Amino acid sequence: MGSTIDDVAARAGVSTATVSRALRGMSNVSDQSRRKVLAAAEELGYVVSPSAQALATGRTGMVALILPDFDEWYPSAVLEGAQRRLQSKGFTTLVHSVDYLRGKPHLDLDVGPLRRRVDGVLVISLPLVGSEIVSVQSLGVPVVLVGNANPPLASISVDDVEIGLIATQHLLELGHTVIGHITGALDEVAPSMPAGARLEGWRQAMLEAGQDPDPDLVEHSYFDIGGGHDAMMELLNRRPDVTAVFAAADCIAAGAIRALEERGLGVPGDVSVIGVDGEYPAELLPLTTVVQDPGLQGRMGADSLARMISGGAVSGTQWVHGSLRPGHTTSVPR
Amino acid sequence: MGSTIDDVAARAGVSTATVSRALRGMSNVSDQSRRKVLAAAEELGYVVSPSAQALATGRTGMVALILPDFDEWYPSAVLEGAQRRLQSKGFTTLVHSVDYLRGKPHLDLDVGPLRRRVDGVLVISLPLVGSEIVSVQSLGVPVVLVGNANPPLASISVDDVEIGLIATQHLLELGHTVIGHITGALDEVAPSMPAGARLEGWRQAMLEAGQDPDPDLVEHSYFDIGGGHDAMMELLNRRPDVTAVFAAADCIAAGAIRALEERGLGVPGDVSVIGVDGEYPAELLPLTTVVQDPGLQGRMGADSLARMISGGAVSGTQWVHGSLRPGHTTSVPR
DNA sequence: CTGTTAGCGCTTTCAC
DNA sequence: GTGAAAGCGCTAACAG
Repeated sequence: MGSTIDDVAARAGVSTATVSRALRGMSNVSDQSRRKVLAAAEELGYVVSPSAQALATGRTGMVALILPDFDEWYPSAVLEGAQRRLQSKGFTTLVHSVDYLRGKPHLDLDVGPLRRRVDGVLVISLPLVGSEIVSVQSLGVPVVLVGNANPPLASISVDDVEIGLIATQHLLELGHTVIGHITGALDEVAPSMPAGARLEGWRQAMLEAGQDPDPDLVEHSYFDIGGGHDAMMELLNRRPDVTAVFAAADCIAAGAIRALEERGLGVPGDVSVIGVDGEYPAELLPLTTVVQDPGLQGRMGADSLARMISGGAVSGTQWVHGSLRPGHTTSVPR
Repeated sequence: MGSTIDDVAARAGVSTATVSRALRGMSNVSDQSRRKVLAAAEELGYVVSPSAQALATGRTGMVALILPDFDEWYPSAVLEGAQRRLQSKGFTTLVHSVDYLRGKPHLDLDVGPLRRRVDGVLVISLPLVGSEIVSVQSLGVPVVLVGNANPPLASISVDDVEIGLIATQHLLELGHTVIGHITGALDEVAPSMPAGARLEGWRQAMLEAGQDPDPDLVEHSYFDIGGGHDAMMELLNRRPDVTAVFAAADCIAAGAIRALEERGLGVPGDVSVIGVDGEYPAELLPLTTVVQDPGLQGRMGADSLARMISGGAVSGTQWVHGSLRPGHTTSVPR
């Protein structure tokens, strides 16, 4: 414990340079030397000092994962996938959380603690604005985004327009025509953000089916159960004729279902509800939903980042597809 | 970007030693020098190199969080609390995941990547056995456990015996006498593990109330909805006379409720069910449960670890208390 | 193939 | 108070 490269060199009877080469598996070392070095290192329980190595090479072997919340479904699932993949590739992962508050236009993203500390950065589920992108890029290392496409940057994102299409088309195919949509809050419906893209998918599907994507059918909501509940109430007040609702997230759908029940409306008997994500186990809430795979997105992000760190070039956005998971909350209209 | 301490020294017209002292707020620096240094550093956008600093001081400013799953409720909530607290204390947090497989006796905890890299370790929700403790301690840095008490080591743990008492006493007070208990799998009921302690709480409460803690009333289950479902079915087969069930976790309780409904039994009309954790929002499942606060436990762990890193001594286990959160799944027996 | 020798950027005695 | 200089442990030319 605490032995240095000099100890190993002395014990193996070679120079430190040879130890360094042997340990890193470089080719220009004789088998005999290599064997001696490996044995000596083993006996001494030697491990290189990451600090010294980083100081000498300029590479730290660490990547930062920047994310808003660990205990929200999407970011934590992406984190899981990305962290494990990076760990298995030999990277040490370092997490950095930022406060992402509703309605607050800019997040206080302080990358100071990451400076000179990481070889790359994975930004998870954070819609960066211009100045924040500049700040992250000022670290001078490769950056990959997961969960938000942002054209010039390498990113992994689910195809949210497609998700909106899938969900809405499912309801249309069942025979619904008056299909409401509960989307995100007003500051979350930019076309580049998930909620905005899902809204666009709803609109396209309605138009393609010859239905009217009446703005009256769209309600805004926070991404949580309470928000979905309140939005559904509003929607019912304005359009009591809806027979189906496409909620932009499962938690919104859960709240909507609750509101419908409070109003004495059965799901799916009176109103069908479909969500997005696959957040809840079917045993808990048998929701019909369009599932996405956040773990996969995390792994893809990790792969892209690793490639960029080793000098490869990675092009724009890689799109991931969602797919319909049937549940018991949608049916033909009554 | 990329400026070193020498650049700052040159620009400020002082030696590197003075820059180092000034930047770290040491007292033996004249106000004038300090001002010049601070200005120069600011202008150059200078940040110390963590690697160089670590190499020179032996301290890295990083702590490792070791945990099994990010997307399970408890560990991810502890992670959230601990990470934020450590970050605000100026530590960089590094996460290290280990595979914790059901039934597998030992987890392959490889601390190699952490060696010489961290100033301390927080182990979250991982029941370490002897050899694993040795391995973690071989890192030569302070260690704090969260979620499992392990006497010689500093740890934060919820008082699970008390939780078992609270839950069972709630049912007893409602008038139930035949109270079943669904605990963890057979390899999870050691007294030092959460499930084992909660089981002990049930037993004590039953005895104190003059009821028989008949082993027939205890069923084993995996900590998930499916496990709770199957265990409840078994329990009903063996003891159709139960009027109340204390489930060792909310997910087990959710499965149990589902099983009861399948058998045509109403909750709480025919059978009362109480869980532990506070995992589900009440809007999703209005479960009566004994809540614990994992975020708090994470923050406490972070505080203890920080204290130990700065040389303080921290004694054994700090106990955290759970509390009853009333829901709509318990009532007086029919 | 292998050893020597500069650094990498910072902290820390030890003198002044 | 301040500076000079010796490391911290490793890598990367550069000779041989």
